[in-house]
Amino acid sequence: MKTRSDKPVYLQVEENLRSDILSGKYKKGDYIPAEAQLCKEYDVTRATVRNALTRLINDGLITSVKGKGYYVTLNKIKYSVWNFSGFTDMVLAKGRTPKSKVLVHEVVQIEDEEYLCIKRARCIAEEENGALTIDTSFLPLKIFNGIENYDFENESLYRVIKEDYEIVPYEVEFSLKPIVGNQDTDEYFVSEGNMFLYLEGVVYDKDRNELEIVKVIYSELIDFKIVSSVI
Amino acid sequence: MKTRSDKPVYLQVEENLRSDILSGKYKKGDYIPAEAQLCKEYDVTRATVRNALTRLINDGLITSVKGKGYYVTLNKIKYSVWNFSGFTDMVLAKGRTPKSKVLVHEVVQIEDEEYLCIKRARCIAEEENGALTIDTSFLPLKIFNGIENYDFENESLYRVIKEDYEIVPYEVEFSLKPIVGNQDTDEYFVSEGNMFLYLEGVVYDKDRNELEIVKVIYSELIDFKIVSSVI
DNA sequence: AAGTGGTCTAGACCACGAT
DNA sequence: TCGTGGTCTAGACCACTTT
Repeated sequence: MKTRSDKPVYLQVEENLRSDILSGKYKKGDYIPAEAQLCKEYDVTRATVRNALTRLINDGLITSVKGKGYYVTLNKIKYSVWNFSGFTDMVLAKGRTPKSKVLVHEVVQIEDEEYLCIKRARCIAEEENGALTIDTSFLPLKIFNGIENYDFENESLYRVIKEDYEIVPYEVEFSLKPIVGNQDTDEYFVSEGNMFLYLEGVVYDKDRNELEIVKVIYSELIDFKIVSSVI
Repeated sequence: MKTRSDKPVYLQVEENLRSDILSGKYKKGDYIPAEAQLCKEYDVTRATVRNALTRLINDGLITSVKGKGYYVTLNKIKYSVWNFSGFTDMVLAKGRTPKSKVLVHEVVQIEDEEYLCIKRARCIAEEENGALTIDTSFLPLKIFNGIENYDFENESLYRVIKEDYEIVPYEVEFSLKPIVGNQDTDEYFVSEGNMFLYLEGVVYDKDRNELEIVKVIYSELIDFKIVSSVI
């Protein structure tokens, strides 16, 4: 096929399959099209297709069975505290008012790319429990040109992204781990312990462009809950 | 070369390089022989050598740099759990063998209900890294009558549920938080820190009957990942 | 017998790093 | 310029599963 894109073909195959799996076109347990079929579809050789498939295997999205094919192993998430429309919607849904305190707002350079870095302590206006999360976002200026001029003390980041830039987040990849508290948590969380849940990840658009790098520290006031299908 | 062994050549190349790295023949930071060199050495094509090298990259032993070569990193192998797929699936997807040590196997009573409680330290047969997770499951005997008579040291709990009881899990609801280590983690994890990711949840069938209560402690060798579409 | 993934050959052109 | 890994082609034979 060879589109205009300069991206390697195997990445395009991988991304298409990844989207099809995440979107639910292929559900857990389903067999995806066979190698030969994918070769025809994309007009490439087996080596190229297998490169894509191997990457999906290593990411745990599919598993191969000799003589049968590749079936989907990824569970689909139905609900998560990370509700993807952001903290603002989550709080509004509870009938409360979200409030943010901007701790950092600056343009930084990471590997020859300029990003707006925003760190915010986020809480509920009606409650005096301290912050619920401390979020740090890195937004590439080449995509969000001029975003450094917004005041995110009074603006929802996701509203700006969706409405002003008309960019739609499509897919997220996160990793979770426990961390010890730091200066920020000491200052903004009302916490008994000194151990927190830490989330780090990337938000992508439909073409798997990186839209945002996120880092979130959750206070113990948040129940980090996820509902997932296992079929 | 093609020795008597029926093992694929790429596995032999991989194992030789792995030994050379682990034995210290190639130290951290060293460049290992180039692809072309390895091709000559083993008398195989690049595709075969690259298969071996890719596996070593995925295991964290080496890193590739375009135009330079492959150098030794000796990072600890991390295993990824994606969206809470089971332990068995995760290990099998990596081409390894799951192994369990049963720590507790007893019938307990919770609120007038009898449950089989199984606690297992779970690891990978091929590795000597200690356990990766410590799982505790509570299975209601009114649904899984007689399940207390299985030996889960050698049986997959998931297989028994699906095949012998013909019960299909449909949905899982869980929450995550950080915990400090305990006697079990001290004994079964090979860990530097004393903080772990803890998952607690319930597995339901299609009619929302409780099938299983799960509690899992993840060692720091586990990378807990979440992938999801946003829409 | 037909279809599937697993392994492997023998090339090719490219972008990048060292020289 | 030359060596390196990154991508890709166009085949081959095998073992396994399904029909």
